[in-house]
Amino acid sequence: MIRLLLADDQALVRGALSALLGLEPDFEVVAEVASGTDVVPAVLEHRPDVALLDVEMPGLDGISAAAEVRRVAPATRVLIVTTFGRPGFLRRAMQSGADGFVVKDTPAAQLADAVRRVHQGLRVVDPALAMDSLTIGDSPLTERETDVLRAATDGAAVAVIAGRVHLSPGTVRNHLSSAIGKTGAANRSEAVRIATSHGWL
Amino acid sequence: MIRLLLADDQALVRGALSALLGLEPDFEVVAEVASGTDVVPAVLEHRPDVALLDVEMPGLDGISAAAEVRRVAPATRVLIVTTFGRPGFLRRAMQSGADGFVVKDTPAAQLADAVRRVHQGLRVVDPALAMDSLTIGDSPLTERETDVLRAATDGAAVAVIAGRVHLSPGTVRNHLSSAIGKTGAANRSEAVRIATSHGWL
DNA sequence: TGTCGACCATGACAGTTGTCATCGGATCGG
DNA sequence: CCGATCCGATGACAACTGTCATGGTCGACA
Repeated sequence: MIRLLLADDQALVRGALSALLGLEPDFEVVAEVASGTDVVPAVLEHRPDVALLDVEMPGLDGISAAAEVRRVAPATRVLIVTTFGRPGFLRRAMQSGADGFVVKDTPAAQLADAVRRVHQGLRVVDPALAMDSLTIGDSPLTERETDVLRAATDGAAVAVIAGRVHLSPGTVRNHLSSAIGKTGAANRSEAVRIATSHGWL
Repeated sequence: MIRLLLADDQALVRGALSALLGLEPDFEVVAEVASGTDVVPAVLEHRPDVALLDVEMPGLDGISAAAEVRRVAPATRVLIVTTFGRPGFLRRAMQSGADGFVVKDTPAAQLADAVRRVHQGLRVVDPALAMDSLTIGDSPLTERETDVLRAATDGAAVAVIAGRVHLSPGTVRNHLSSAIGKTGAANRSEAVRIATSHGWL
C-alpha cells in the first residue's frame, strides 16, 4: 500500500486527484492540504510514502516545500505536479530534492505510474521538458537583477521599484537594463515575460 | 442517469474530474475533449445532459463554446468550471447562455451538487463571485480600447501595437491613455493587469 | 437637425525609460 | 597581488510614453 499526500490550492483539483488516485488498489490518500505551509506538519503527522506537490500554492510554494520535506522526512518521496512546465521550475525542483516532475498536461493514466516509479526510488521527468531545461539553461541573471525584475512584474514605475528593493532609482534602471539585455528583450515587460516563462523568477 | 461531457485542456485535471464524477452513481461521463473547438462535435455526437467547460482552453474558449452549445443543442446544460473567478467571465458566461459557473476553489463535494442542480434547470453561481460581478460592473472600455489594450498585453511598444491593430501610433497612444484613465491605472501594464483581473479582455 | 459619443489622426509637451560612461567598494579565485 | 565580477551610485542623452488640445468622420438618437 502506497500512502499519499496531496497538496494543491484548488480544492476541486485536489479532490479530483484524490478520486483518481483512490481508484488504484495499491494507493491510499492519507492527507490533503491546500497550502505549502501545511505540507510539513501533514507529512510529520501522516508519514506518507509519496507527496504530490503543486508548484503554485499560497504561502510556501511547492518547490520550497519539497526542500523542507526532504529535510524533515527523507523517507517521503516528492513528486512535483504543476500546471506550467517552466524549465527553471524543473531545475529548481530537482535541486530541492524532488524525485519527480509531472506537468498537468500528461494523461491521467500515467500519473499512477509516475507515483509508483517515484515510490520505487526512480526519478520521473518529462523528457521533452528535460530537453528544454538543457537547451534554455540556467538563469543568466544575477541575484539583484532577479530581485529588481521580480519587483517589476506588476508594471510599477522605477521610483516604486526602487522603494521596494531599497535602491537608488538609477541603480534600478541599470539592473533593469542589464536584465533586458541578458534576456534578449526589447523592453522591461518583455524581459519579465521571458524570465517568467523560463522560470527564472 | 446524467450524461456528462468534460472539456479541459489539462489532461490530468480532465481525467481526475472524470474519476471524481464517475464515483457518483447517477453520473456517466460520455465524452472528454481537450479544446474548445472539439466541444460542439462531441456534443452533437454524444448528446450529453450537462457539459462542463473550462474557460481557459486552446482554440475556442469555454465561454464561446458555451454559446455554440446553446445554439446547436439547447437541451444540453452548460456548467462553466474555471480557475479564475473573474467577474467579467461570469457576466459573459451567463450572457452566452451558461447555466452555471463554478470556480476550481470550490470543494470537490459540491461539484456533483452543482451538476445535479444545473441538470434540473436551476442556475448555479458562487454567491461571492456574483457580488464581485455586481460591484465591479461591466467593462468601461470601448471596443477599440479593448482591442488596443489586448494587443498591449505582452508589453510591446506602441509602434508594434499600431501595426497589430492597423492604427496610427498616435491613435494607439490615445486609446491607451483613455484605457489607463478608465481603469484608474498609473501605467499601461497596470491597466492591462487590472483589465485582465476583471475579465475585461 | 443638432447633439452626443465613438473613432481616427496629428502635434506638442513633460515625464519616464533604456543606454552608456564612469566611479568606488566588496568579494573571490588564480 | 591582480583581474574579474557583482554591487551601488551618478550624470547625460536619446527614445519612448502619457497627456492634452484640436479637428475631422460617422452613426445613433431625441
